Amino acid sequence: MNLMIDAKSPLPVYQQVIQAIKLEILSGGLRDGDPLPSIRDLAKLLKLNPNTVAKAYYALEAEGFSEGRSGSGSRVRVPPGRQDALRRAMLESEFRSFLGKAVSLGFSRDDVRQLIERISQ
Amino acid sequence: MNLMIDAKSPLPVYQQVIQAIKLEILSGGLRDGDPLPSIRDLAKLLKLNPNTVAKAYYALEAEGFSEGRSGSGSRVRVPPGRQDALRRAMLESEFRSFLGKAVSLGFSRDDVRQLIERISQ
DNA sequence: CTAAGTGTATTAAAATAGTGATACAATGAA
DNA sequence: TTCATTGTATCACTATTTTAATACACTTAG
Repeated sequence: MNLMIDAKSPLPVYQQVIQAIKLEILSGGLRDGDPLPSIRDLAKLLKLNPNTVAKAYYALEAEGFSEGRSGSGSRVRVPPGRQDALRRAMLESEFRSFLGKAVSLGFSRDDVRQLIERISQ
Repeated sequence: MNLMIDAKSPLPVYQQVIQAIKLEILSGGLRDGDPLPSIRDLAKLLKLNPNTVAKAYYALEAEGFSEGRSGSGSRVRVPPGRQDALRRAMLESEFRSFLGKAVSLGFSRDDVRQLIERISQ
């Protein structure tokens, strides 16, 4: 797993950890049943306090992305079908968010289409 | 001006005020020379402490979006040409951000193009 | 000029979020 | 069992954010 933590980001560190792991799950890098690094190991790797990592793991578990057991460790818990559905849903959600901002800025659908043409080549 | 403040948002209130006004400027709703509401009026309208609004105004001025004078009030200060440039730059920045997320999720350019086709009609 | 309204500045207090230190309980390998 | 490792829980500390109460100097309408 390749996590990047930006201490200067306005986004809290523990949320960056959540996002990074969630992204790893959604993109297929982590699959159902795969073990997550132990809280202390990951904390040492990222030079964070174990509590910060624990907070992220707790949130992931609350969202149904993982399962932790004392003594045993934490494992990814995502029904195989759900991963792809979530992945597509997130892409669509992100695009709609972008579209909303574009509209707020006063751009038309055609303006957006034109930008996309120009950029994504 | 139509400002929406979400007290439950993780984004600090004063930053929401900054964003909202900045967006109003970039979208053309507020133009060079237009007066901003007085700090006390806007605070009363949004049910915030005047200091919170003042903090936002201070930041806007520091970024060069406005100019405040004691006794006279605050006015939008954006060179006419710059507004459109900023507006386009922000749209492009937002799109690149979206594109980056899509790639992180493992989607190809074609996947993205397909989604855009489907949604933006 | 007077007075109301303006932005600015200072200081303090409270609440919340984030991080850190430590102890506890469960698991599993030796 | 023994012991190292695991997730969990609790408490405290720090920084940030927000609110609050004033005070000050400037502008402008009357």
